[in-house]
Amino acid sequence: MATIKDVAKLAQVSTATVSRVLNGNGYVHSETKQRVAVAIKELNYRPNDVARNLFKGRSKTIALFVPDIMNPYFPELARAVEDVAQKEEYTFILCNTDDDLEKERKYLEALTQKSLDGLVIVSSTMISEYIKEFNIPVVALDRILYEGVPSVTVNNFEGAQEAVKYLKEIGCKKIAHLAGPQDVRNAEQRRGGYMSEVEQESWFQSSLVERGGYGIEEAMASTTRLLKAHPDIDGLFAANDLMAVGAIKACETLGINIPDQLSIVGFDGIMLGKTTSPSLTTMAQPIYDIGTAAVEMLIQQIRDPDLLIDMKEFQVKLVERGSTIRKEEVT
Amino acid sequence: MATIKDVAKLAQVSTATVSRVLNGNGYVHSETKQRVAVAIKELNYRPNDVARNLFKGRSKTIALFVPDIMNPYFPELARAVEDVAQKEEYTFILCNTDDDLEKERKYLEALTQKSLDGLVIVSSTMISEYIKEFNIPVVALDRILYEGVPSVTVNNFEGAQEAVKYLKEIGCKKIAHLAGPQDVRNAEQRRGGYMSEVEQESWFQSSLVERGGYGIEEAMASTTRLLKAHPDIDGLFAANDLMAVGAIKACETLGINIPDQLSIVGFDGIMLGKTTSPSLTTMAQPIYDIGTAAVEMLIQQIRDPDLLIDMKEFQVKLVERGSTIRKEEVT
DNA sequence: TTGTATGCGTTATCAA
DNA sequence: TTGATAACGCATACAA
Repeated sequence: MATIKDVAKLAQVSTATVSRVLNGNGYVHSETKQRVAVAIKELNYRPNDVARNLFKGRSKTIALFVPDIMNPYFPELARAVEDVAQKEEYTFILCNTDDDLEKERKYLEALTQKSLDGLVIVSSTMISEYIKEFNIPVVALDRILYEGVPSVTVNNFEGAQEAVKYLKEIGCKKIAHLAGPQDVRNAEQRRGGYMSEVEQESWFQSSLVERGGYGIEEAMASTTRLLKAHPDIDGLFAANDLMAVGAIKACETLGINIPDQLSIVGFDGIMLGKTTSPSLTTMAQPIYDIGTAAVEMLIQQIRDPDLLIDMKEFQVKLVERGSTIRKEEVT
Repeated sequence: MATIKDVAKLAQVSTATVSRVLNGNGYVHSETKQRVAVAIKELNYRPNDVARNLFKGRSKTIALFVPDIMNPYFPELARAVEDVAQKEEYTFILCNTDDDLEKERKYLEALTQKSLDGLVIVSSTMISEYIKEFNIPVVALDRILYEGVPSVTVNNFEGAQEAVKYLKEIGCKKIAHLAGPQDVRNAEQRRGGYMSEVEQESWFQSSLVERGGYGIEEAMASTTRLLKAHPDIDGLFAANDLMAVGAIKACETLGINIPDQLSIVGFDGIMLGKTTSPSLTTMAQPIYDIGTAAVEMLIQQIRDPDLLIDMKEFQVKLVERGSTIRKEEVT
């Protein structure tokens, strides 16, 4: 690989001049600029970013921490983050944390040593000490970390309310909830939204809420339990789409027809919901936009660290598909 | 951030000694080693990887090029690559190329400037000149690039044969094929496997092969066309699972019962196939293992560039699910 | 066993 | 308008 020295020699100038041409800094005679340009082309010279980064103390690199890229919510997010990074000429590092604090710490440490510029993070475990210790711009995504960290989220509470309202409106008389993990903030908010809509209802009992992990298998088991205990449930709001898909699969096994016997609404709007039978009605997040917004916010933070903390909240939107149906009015 | 100088000063030694302690090189008295260790801990010192990389001319970083992480085949692959990278203390960069040569070139250029150590690539477009120009260890994955590039693939041809044989064996009398894009090597191989099994059959016509992109929507259209032209098809082999899912959706719309009227077999073994109704019978690739093998091969190449070119081929495996059924024998 | 000095490839400061 | 040089933080060759 040619270095700046080679270019300087060939163009018969100093490395300083070459650097000036490269970065468009300072004055340089248009004629010598030409000579340098020619030399650069001639040698197919590309500046060494590592040397540049060493000098500047930054790397033009950002990372995304997700629990697991195999969870179908995250690829779209990752794609969004990568697209913006690419456009802004940042390198994009992907880290699977498995929601394991120890792993998160390790990554933070390794990346700090590489002069990571900033971090978009989806985490339920990360703690404020670490963020402070490594002193790096962070934007939290999907889940708020804690006060003082900029974040991009959705209106989980209101979205859940809307889902339940919708189920009521199409005629459901007894609506259950598959709640997500207790330690995941957004899951709790969604449960809150559900509760606020059903607590006052005469038919409500706390056993209509079944708690479990954000996964298909667990949700299948939960759904089966739920329907055994309450065979008369005619509406189900799942805390995310994966759980909703699990519910659909469980009903298939149990011989319960969806949507005729049971209407199901999910949350997230992942693609998976389009391919199930029936396809899944859901409170869809603008996942790509969320990812985009998060990186843009992060890059602003990087450019101006004194920027005030911003919290952006997107709105979820009901997408009606085959897993719900409007009941005929009893006249 | 503390530097090696700070440590040296605190431990009252030279930076060289600190470096020796850090890297376990050369001789250093156990007592001074202690002092240095204490100073390191005291200052919470972490070596600056950028400086290290500048000196060494490598970055302990690898990248993965995929067409699009939103295609459900790739997250599992990415996860595998990242896991190994993490274990081997490599940083992992993810690049979405959209199978766009220009984008691939841009990434290659940017990453070369960052002293990227190696590259795992899934591509139908990449050309040999670029790889040679940037002169970086590469392992091709899923699709062979061209001679001379180490690769990890599966037995596409034989796998496709096996899929068709299986359809015959369960009693299918007229088997169609949804072929993938012409410019994707593995799609062509799978089509070849199908052809070799059906060409001699009396019922075969070339119009039983419908070509299209590797996506759900296109496959829905193709399937509809196919079934309009040949209503008596009772077996369908799709070049990948996404297309197979498209076929299932199309049949749902057309009112064709799967598997009773039509048995469908996909290829890849992505998770999506588990959640459709019926769930998808497929020739499953050991996706995670493939990813793992590719990075391991890459890291070997990095460690020893003179290593001979290796080509690893994994075997696909039939996974029977709900989209196929054994026909009753006519006695 | 340890220290000095140099270089990795840039950029920025200061003189000229 | 240009060049010489120090500095970024580290690792190594060579001396001691």
